[in-house]
Amino acid sequence: MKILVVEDESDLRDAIVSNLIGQGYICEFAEDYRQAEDKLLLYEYALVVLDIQLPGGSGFDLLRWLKKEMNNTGVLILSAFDSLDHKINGLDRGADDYLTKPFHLSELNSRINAIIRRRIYVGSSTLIFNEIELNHEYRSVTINREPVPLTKKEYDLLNYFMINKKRVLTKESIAEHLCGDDIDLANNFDFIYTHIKNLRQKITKHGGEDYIKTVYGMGYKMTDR
Amino acid sequence: MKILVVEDESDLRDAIVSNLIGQGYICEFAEDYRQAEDKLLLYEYALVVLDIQLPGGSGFDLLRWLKKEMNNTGVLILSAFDSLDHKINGLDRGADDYLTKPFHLSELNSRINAIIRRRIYVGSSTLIFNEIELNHEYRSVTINREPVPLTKKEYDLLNYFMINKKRVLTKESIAEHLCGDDIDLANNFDFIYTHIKNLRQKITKHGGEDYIKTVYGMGYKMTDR
DNA sequence: CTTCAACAACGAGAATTTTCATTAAATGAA
DNA sequence: TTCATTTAATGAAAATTCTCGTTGTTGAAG
Repeated sequence: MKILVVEDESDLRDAIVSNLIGQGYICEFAEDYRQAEDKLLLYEYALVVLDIQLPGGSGFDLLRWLKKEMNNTGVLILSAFDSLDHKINGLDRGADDYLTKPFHLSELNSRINAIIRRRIYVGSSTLIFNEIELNHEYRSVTINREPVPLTKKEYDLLNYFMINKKRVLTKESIAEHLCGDDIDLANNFDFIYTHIKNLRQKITKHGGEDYIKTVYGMGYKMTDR
Repeated sequence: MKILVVEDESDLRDAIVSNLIGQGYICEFAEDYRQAEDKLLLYEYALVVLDIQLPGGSGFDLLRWLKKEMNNTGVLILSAFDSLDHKINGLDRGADDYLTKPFHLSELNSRINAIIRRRIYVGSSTLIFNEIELNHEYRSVTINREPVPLTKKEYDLLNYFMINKKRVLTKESIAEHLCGDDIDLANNFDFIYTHIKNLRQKITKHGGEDYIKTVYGMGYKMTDR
């Protein structure tokens, strides 16, 4: 799951990109219309953060093209104008959200997370990763069709990995996801180590492969190879 | 702590109001812009549930006025339009949440609870009930100035009682408050008995009076007499 | 005043979550 | 490479939360 940031002002762009990477997203950027188009043709992105005023063309045009070519990509529009007209224009053309500059990065984050969460939960309630299946409706997990008893925290952890497969998840973001509002940011997140260990043990014990790879210094990701 | 429901469709309004009263809230309503304004000038409400399309004026206007005049009141917007623009418009102007009709009452409940919980934690961070003091900033509780070690669930439970002193709280609403979204509605709520017992024991053991009165067949309330 | 049924209190223990101390592994610098 | 440092894994135990069976209470009906 990748995010493309299309923004010509380098300071803002760098801030957004490094912030998103810090959040555990895989993040690329484009500086103008042409670059953005090229990248969008080459890779699949879950979300495009799109500035409206771009060298080489209007962000609205890119949005229209994007929505025609690939409608599985979310779009968050950035604009220097707090014009209702612009806003409606953008949202009518299929953007998922609209943010006026200047904004706080935290605001951007929460909107990005909201878009991605919305896109993820659409579709079926069953997540499948090779022999592992997770069914939200029954809150059940099976490996090779055999049920695996998981505690709530383990279930949530596995779910988080399966939603974000191939993406690196930091201890911090995992803790935030597992504990919701109850998280104590002053504390350390070492208890995640234990949950990871327990989940891995239960998966392998029930005949599953350990797809949870450690990314040293970063976090973990669930992946095949 | 009172909630004002501003909604002109009488069926929906009645449903919301009786539902909220059932939840233990003190609840009033207004049918149009003018009535809403009058009530808001007269009484203090913790939360306004606000329909956007109102006879006599737009809910957005009321929201803007409300946020200018009294910014200690939470606002949850109801709208028949699932328009992102509306949503952003509302949230930008200071609403705390936004719900599109039609919705389940349970959805409304959990959002209302969330807003109220959030608002409670803002503001003055110390709650006092005779010899018992609860300080959010340090997540600490003292009885006669002596610290009392409480677990998170006990702390949240005591907090819930102190926020709602003299009001009867049902097992169900307590469970919902303690467990947030994690609540399993199919289950029974007997574990509340244990938390009540443990909290009472800790309070009396540390020299506090047991203000948590059992209301047979109803629930519990925290009160002096 | 009894009896009954629903509700609440309680203790004990099971399950889960979290902490902690120790060991192992990975990385970058010397 | 080796060393030092940071990061991760692990087992064990502490703390917390939840379940369950038993006992006690309450209020309504007879």
